[in-house]
Amino acid sequence: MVRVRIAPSPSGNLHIGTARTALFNYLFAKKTGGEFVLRIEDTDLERTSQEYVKNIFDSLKALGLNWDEGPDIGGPYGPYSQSERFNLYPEFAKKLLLSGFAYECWCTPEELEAEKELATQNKQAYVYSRKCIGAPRGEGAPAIRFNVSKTQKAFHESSMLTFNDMVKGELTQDTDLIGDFVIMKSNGTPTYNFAVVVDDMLMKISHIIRGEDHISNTFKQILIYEALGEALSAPEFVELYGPPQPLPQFGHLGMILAPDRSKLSKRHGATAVSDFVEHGYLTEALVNFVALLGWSPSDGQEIKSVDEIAADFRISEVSSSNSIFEYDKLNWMNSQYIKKMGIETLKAALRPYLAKYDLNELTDAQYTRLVEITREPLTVLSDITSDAAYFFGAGVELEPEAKDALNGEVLAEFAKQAADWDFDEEALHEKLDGFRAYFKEQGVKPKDTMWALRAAITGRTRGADICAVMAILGKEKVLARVEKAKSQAAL
RNA sequence: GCUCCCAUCGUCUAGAGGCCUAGGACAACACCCUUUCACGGUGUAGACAGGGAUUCGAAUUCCCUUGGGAGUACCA
Repeated sequence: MVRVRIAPSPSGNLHIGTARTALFNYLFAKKTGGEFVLRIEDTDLERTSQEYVKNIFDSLKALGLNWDEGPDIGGPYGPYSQSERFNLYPEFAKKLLLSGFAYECWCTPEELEAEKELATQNKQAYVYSRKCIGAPRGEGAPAIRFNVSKTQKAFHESSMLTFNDMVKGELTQDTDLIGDFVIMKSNGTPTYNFAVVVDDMLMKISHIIRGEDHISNTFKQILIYEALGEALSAPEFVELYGPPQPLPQFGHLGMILAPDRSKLSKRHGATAVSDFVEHGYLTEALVNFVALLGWSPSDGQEIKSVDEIAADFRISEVSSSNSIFEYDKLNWMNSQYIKKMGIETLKAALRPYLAKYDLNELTDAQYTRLVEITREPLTVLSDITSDAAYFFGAGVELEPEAKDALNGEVLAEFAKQAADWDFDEEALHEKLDGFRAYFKEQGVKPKDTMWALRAAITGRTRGADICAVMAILGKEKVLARVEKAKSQAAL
């Protein structure tokens, strides 16, 4: 049974990079008919907040990445928050202590610092001196360190540790360079590498797909798996947790980088899924875009739903290099999704971005028409805020280019004629056809005629179909605006 | 510093020795459509980081250089 997991740490809102990792795990699970587990890694109580936990839940759900087991819905291998699993880790650490794959360490931060200092002076890689192996008890509570070389020797012929990565192929590391790392802090809490292995083991995770920033952790974790395997074979553990699982398969994804090739961070703008959503990006577009970072469809059709992507997904085909997060394609994709949206859905989605205006000025039919005629150029939903500004309020402020486009004669004639017109969109179309033709004979280009009207009515030189705009605004407002613009044109 | 990973148009990528005078998408530019913007349509420009080696033949294999990224905590 394929079981994958995403294990975010709630020290911030769900990062777009984490979302991509979640997506690839989800795709892999869907493709293979496996299960997708959500685990919250809130071991670091200092930085953890419930608000972030909620943000992670909400963002994942919004993206359509629903989990089969997790802190909120439970499951057979819970609890799914590490903070509720604190009692688990010491017993496994004890097993390691007993089997000699781990040992207690009383070194002080100062001693450790001195060792590191020395290593950098000698231009050597820092490796813990292991001086606590077999040492007498020291002061205070000890940390527990993992005995890397002992484990390596017990399970491998040389110091070289190799595994076959699902995306990168064979990866090798000399374990002599790893150094005995801490698995239990002196305060009794587990370190990341230890907690992850214990959790993944007990949760029967079969495939671990994550960012390549974890490659060095993977070597450590494989060693822990091996050392723990024996302990897990003990009858009392089998009874509690079932038979030990084989070592999971690992797959490491390239990272998502900012356009300057550095880590994607706040100073580059939006980083959290919720930031993108606030700016008016559709989660469908977001998920589609992020899937294309490292993966490409076999049929060349890039706009695809998560389900379609899952059907076509193969982890071994995922690119192993980093990719840069550029907005151009995301923007295009978002606009494509906006175009495909149902009108009612779009009307609802746009409402928050129209909050500064009084939507009661419009009937529902008028609002529908407004959305129909303004949706075309939207790249993000928030564009509507400025694009639809001239539909609300009594008058408009003329932009400089709009002032240039005004034409006193055209406006005067319009005011005269339109007073008798029926402000129905169809009717306006016809009337304006004639109006343009009339001025064309006077030597005014149809384009300029329309421009003058648009400028007077909307204050802008660009925008939605002007007949539809007039119909929505109604005769009274249109004539008032034209009247006001007429005086400005005369100046 | 040390260790590991990566390297095709500006960006995302196709490409698993001859199908490649390197294909697609976004962006750019031009033209068409048009009452503006936009949409849409049609085109143009644009890349195998460099050097060796293997081979009849290399974007594809190997090595070196260069460049970029990551890790190097009693953070996760």
